[in-house]
Amino acid sequence: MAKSRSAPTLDDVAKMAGVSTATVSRCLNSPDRVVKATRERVQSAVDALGYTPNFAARVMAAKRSFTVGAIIPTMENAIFARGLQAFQEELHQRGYTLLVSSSAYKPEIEEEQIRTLIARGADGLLLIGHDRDPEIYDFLDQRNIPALVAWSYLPDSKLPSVGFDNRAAMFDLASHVIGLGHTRIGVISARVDGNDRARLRVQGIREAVADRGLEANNLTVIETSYEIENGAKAFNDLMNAATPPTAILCGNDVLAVGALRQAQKMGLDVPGDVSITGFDDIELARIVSPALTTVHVPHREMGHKAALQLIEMVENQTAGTGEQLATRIVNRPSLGKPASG
Amino acid sequence: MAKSRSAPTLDDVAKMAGVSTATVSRCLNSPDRVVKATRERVQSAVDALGYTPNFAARVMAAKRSFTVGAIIPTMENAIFARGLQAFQEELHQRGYTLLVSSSAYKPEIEEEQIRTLIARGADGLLLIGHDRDPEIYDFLDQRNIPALVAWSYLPDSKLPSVGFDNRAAMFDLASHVIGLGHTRIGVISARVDGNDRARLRVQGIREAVADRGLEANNLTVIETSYEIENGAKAFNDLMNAATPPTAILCGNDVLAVGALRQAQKMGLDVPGDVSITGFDDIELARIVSPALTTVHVPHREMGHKAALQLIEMVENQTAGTGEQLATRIVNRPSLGKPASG
DNA sequence: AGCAATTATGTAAGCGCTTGCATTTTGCAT
DNA sequence: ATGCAAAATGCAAGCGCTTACATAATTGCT
Repeated sequence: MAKSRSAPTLDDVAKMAGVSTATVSRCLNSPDRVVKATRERVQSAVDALGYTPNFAARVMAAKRSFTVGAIIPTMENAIFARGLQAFQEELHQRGYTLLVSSSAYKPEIEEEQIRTLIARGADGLLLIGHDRDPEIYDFLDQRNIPALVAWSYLPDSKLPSVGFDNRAAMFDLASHVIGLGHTRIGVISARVDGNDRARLRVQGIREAVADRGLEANNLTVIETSYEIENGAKAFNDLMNAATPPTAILCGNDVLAVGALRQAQKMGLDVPGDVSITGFDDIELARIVSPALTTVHVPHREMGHKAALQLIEMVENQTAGTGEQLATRIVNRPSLGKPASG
Repeated sequence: MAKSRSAPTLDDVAKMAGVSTATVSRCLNSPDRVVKATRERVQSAVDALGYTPNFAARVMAAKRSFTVGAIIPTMENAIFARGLQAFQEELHQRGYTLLVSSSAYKPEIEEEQIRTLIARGADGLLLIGHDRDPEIYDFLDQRNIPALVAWSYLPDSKLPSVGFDNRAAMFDLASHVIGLGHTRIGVISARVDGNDRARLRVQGIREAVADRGLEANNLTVIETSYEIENGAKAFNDLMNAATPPTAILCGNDVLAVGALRQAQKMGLDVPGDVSITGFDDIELARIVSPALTTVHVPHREMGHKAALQLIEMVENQTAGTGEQLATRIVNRPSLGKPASG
């Protein structure tokens, strides 16, 4: 039965086609440097043998892997899925493979993943957000690995970034909410430590509050981790205060959905009794009822542009310029005016 | 500034520590085969240099990658996320890395991914479902690559499987629905072509219908692809028939959520006017309202056990025995008795 | 103290591929 | 025909690591 043959090698192909390994290699990698007759002979040998190049050997010899790595905080919810998908598609089109891993929002895991990806020969790296140990930047620098940040645009940062202005986006949303007449604002944020997106979003809210002349004590911020249940719990805490907020701004759609669930469980009408907003505009935001007012992030555009930029950096040894993308507020029924009472 | 040094190699470490490369390699891979003093000297050299082993070189020399690949139909929705997460965690614990790619439910892409993963040195493969070109099994066989199927258990198949009985699970749910008094059943299924899970689920429904003595023409099946919008559209078609069904069984939770949305849009009460059920019990099923009656799949257990089994196959060259896991019906408000009229 | 059995380390041969350089073949103008 | 530049192919040296096998250093006994 199926004898455990091992995979055919370049050498096998070369022998069968009656050429040198160099020629076979060239047939595969730069077909135009080889005459048609030879190329066809080699091709049939490849087909006959079912030859597939050994990736490790290729990487080693070429010092190039056509692989880029991406490290995202989590795969558990859909926040990064869309953007990453677009990133992947663009890479694939240009002949690159994407390796994804997740850091579970833990800096030390992210660092380990970066090392792993580099050891695996990644030609470039996509990272999320700017907050990380400076040593990592030194390491990247020293190893000369191109890296790009997404999901947060900052003009002057160690690494170029393709993303949006988290602070401004949330500032606009908060201003809009306050403009509707809300005066007591609750915030359910992701942990801001090591997470510039979360930190900047909260900052945007604070600035809007100040800007609109509200007292800072009209603002209550709860930090929790990214899970629906935590959004629910935080909502509960917020609403059980002596003077509960009339609008709750959530750091992302997942937390907002948790808040919404809890509101329903508590018999509160949204937006009649309390308004709730999200951030990201993932599919979930449209599916729940009432649908969530949220900040739309151009995920696909971001993924796409990040891919182009990273490839450019890899192939031409350039520094990368970064790009700021626009977000926009999406008004849906979860946000309304505060009850007049 | 930052001069583009290239990564330090085993040789650099060996020189700095004043030992041979063999010793350094041993320090890293089987520390007990090296005396403590040497080990420490090597370790400090590793630290000082910031050495990270080159993965490609290691794979090449050791003919072992401690990497396993998984090819799932889609990453776009949460269906596979949980199980894969558990799979990953278990692998990680045992020192393996997981490489994931998605086939977009296309057989030819799956085949390409299999080749890619093998070229990358995957020691083993996790595949979803049993339906695929026999040539693939020959290829795996010939290359002697251990592979395991998940999400569908079949006792006699080419590859061992860790999963559940899709037919029986759906048979039970359909029987339950019919038991409540429903006589006109609609089904929204994923495309069954090349998808044994979908096919077996529909088969389970057909068998339940026959088993309960309903005429086959009380059953209407629509096939569509896995997206919320398609679930909505199919629901619409089903309900616009002359005698619309009183219960709609969906092939998974995503389609069911689409159906639910559409019901709400059409002003239909669920389950008052029509009952809707899902399959998988992903988070979404609990979040929508009314929450979905669905079939709970032990995703984490499946991922976990699949990992253990695959590692066993890889490390001991065994064939793999497979394992059948139990599912259970989760009753939630989306399912009720048919309106008596 | 002396010898065999252990244990620690070194030597060097690959693993399968790419690529700079050398060599052969081809196409063409003379 | 002849010569020469250009195109096609071959040769062989690595890429950074692991691992038989050989050698050197220890250890435990008598």
